[in-house]
Amino acid sequence: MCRGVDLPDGYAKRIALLNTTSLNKARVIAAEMNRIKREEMFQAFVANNMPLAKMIHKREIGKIALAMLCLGEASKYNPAKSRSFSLGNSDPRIICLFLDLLRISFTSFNAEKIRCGVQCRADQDPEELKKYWMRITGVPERLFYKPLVDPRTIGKPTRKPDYKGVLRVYYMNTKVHLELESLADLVYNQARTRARSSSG
DNA sequence: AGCATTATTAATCTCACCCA
DNA sequence: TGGGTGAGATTAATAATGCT
Repeated sequence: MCRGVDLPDGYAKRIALLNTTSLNKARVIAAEMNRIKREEMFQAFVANNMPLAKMIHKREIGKIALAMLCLGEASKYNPAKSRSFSLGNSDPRIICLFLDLLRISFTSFNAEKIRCGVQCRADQDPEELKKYWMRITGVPERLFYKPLVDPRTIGKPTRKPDYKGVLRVYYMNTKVHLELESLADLVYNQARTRARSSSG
């Protein structure tokens, strides 16, 4: 109807302004809605999975979790090579999980069988790092090996300012090591056969 | 075997460079 | 101007060794 009709001076500008301002308002509202949706999603995660998470206190559940953690992160049993059961990581949560799950899963757990070793770079203070990891793990100083400095890092600055090195935690109990590897294998086989028979 | 220490390597990151 | 890339550096991990 209005095609071809010239708008008076300034109208086009005013309409454009109106469009952008209302669009900006809409965007603010949309962003807020997205934020709320996202928050609700995370609240639902917590509500739905909290009972599951609490099962970690069950010895059996803890043992599966530990077996899976070790399958991915821990040393493998190989008497011809390394004879120790250990797990190393720079993430304190992984270290704490390892120790906590050992405590949960084995009534025979003996804290005196723990050993710790800090691995770090040449320009770091090993004693400082040892204190950090002692605080994280609660393992006393007498159970720490002497820190291991990577010789390749001499003369090269550390880039990550909050890098606390790697803590390697040993648990001096071969039987526990073997049991966890056996369980990991059993879990693996169960998962495989289930997955095959239900999808195959 | 058990424990302590040291060596090596796998995995990941960084950064310069290229190109669309 | 930002993604892809690959060599070399760095970080994170496991293997190996030595001693009792």
